Amino acid sequence: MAPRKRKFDEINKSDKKFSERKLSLFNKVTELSVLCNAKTALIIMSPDNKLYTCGYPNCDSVVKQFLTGKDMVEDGEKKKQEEIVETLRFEYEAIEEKLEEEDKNLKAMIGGEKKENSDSIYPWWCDSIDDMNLESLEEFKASLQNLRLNLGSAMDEKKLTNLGSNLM
Amino acid sequence: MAPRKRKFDEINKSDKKFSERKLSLFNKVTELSVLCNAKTALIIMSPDNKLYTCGYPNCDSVVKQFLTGKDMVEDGEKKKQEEIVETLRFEYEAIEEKLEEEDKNLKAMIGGEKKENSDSIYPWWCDSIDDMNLESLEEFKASLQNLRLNLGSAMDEKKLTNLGSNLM
DNA sequence: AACTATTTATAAGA
DNA sequence: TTCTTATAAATAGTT
Repeated sequence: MAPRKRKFDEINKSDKKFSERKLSLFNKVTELSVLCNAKTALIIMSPDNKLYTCGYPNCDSVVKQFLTGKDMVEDGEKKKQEEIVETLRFEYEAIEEKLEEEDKNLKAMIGGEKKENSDSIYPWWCDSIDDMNLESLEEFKASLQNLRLNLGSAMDEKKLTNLGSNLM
Repeated sequence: MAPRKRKFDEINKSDKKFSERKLSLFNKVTELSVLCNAKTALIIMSPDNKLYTCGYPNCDSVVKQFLTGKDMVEDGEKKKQEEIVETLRFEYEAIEEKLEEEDKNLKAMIGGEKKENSDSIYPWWCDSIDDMNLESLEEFKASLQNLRLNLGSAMDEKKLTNLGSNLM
């Protein structure tokens, strides 16, 4: 986590590190929520008092439940949200599978080319296959990441005041 | 994050994954808090409704601040906590430095031995140096990890009800 | 913003 | 369960 040493004076010089950590933290929280079906709430206040939240089913309901010790999410709503997360899981899995397939294809292709060394026995149009695969690979990667980044906020009904927070 | 594919049916079979993710999430949150001086609160409810919390300066004060939009930590207390975190930063840095040094020493020593190949020109007691370094290395590593794991809870005044949660 | 090197996180299997 | 291993993500420093 700390590949190279850094002086502590430098830490707060840029909020780049903060934003990066916050982003990956949000991803981690969302992952835990979706993959383990856990309810989560993460509240982060930057040194300059900007507020960022994240949670499943939503930050506020979990906070409420934390405060009262009771489940504040009504049964109907809960059921609906479980369906949503189930759908999202399938999406997640589907994208992951496709990504893996594409990755495998790409690697096989690269491996195949290596064996042929310099002169390829394939016609010119084969050259574009790698690009195509790379493209779709990147596309899937982006989809996956986008899905992950938006899981928490997408499911959130956003009906609660976030006290002037701009998410990330 | 998902090095190998796993069936979603398997996900909830064991809570091992949940615990591991929760633990590293707590570490991440604590890291963000300490390194970026951000106030944080993380609430996790496992599928079987066990509650786990983590935060700086403490989970509850951040939750309160989130709910009210006001800083509930009194100035005096806030100042005290800033001093504490400052101290902890120095500790953190010191341990990190020592760890790095030890690591460098160890690597240098291992590298040196490699050059000598099989027969070492060093007397027998040099053999134990690696062990010693490994030992202190592990010690420092443990200290560092312990520090990180306990930062949040150590600073927490734990005066609030955690609703039956056992931290990790 | 992108790149690189290193460390950490984590899934699967022994 | 704990350890190992392989792969991917996180991240500090640099350009």
